[in-house]
Amino acid sequence: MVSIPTLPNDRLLGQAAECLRALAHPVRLKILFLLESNRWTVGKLAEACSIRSHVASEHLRLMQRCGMLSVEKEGQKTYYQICESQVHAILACMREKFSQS
Amino acid sequence: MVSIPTLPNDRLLGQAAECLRALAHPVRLKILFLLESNRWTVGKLAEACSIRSHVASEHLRLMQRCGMLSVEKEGQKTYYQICESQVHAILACMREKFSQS
DNA sequence: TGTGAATATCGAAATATAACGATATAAATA
DNA sequence: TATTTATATCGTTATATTTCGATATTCACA
Repeated sequence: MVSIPTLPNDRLLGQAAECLRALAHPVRLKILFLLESNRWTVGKLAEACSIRSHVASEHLRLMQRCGMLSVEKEGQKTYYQICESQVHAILACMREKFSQS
Repeated sequence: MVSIPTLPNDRLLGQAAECLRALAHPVRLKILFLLESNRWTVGKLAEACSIRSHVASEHLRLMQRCGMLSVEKEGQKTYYQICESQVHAILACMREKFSQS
């Protein structure tokens, strides 16, 4: 029994590309690296990335809609966190390729 | 000695985002899955992806410029292949998330 | 040398994405 | 209840990406 690597069909390729597009932005990548070990609020992420909070909010919503982030509302604050193991794997991959030297 | 996960600097985040953008397209992903186990020519890839060969050529050039593909010219034909381990890791990741069910 | 096949490149048009200011909502608190 | 704080959404503009036809290049071979 030899395993033949199957090609994902077109619909799945489209979904996979959409997920990768959600990662493929410098600010969104930075947000994900910050979220690697902890949940963060929109405001703190915006501050850490030197962007306005409504821009952070849009980036976060985009990643949430792809299923990679989950949300916890507590009072006025909204905490985002990574909820997909593949995101961690890809961050590790990027760290490996782009480690500061 | 506790290891503190460092954040890649802005220049590296930009480079990482650029690499991910190069993956984040349905046709380019399909090309990469085809290249997973073998090198292919431009024409064969175009045929397998139902696109014109000059379009395939542009997608391939884009990925080559990011350093993920290498080229071997043999006569009239140009063979492309994956030359970066991280590409394989990301394809495995995508396969894991989007396996046909 | 001339012709065809394979690949690459170019500029223009079509499309998608990002960023912005303005505004809305919702919770905390004065 | 009025105000402030945190977050989200909307429509527009700016920018980047993708696709296309046309054309160029490079090699094989008659």
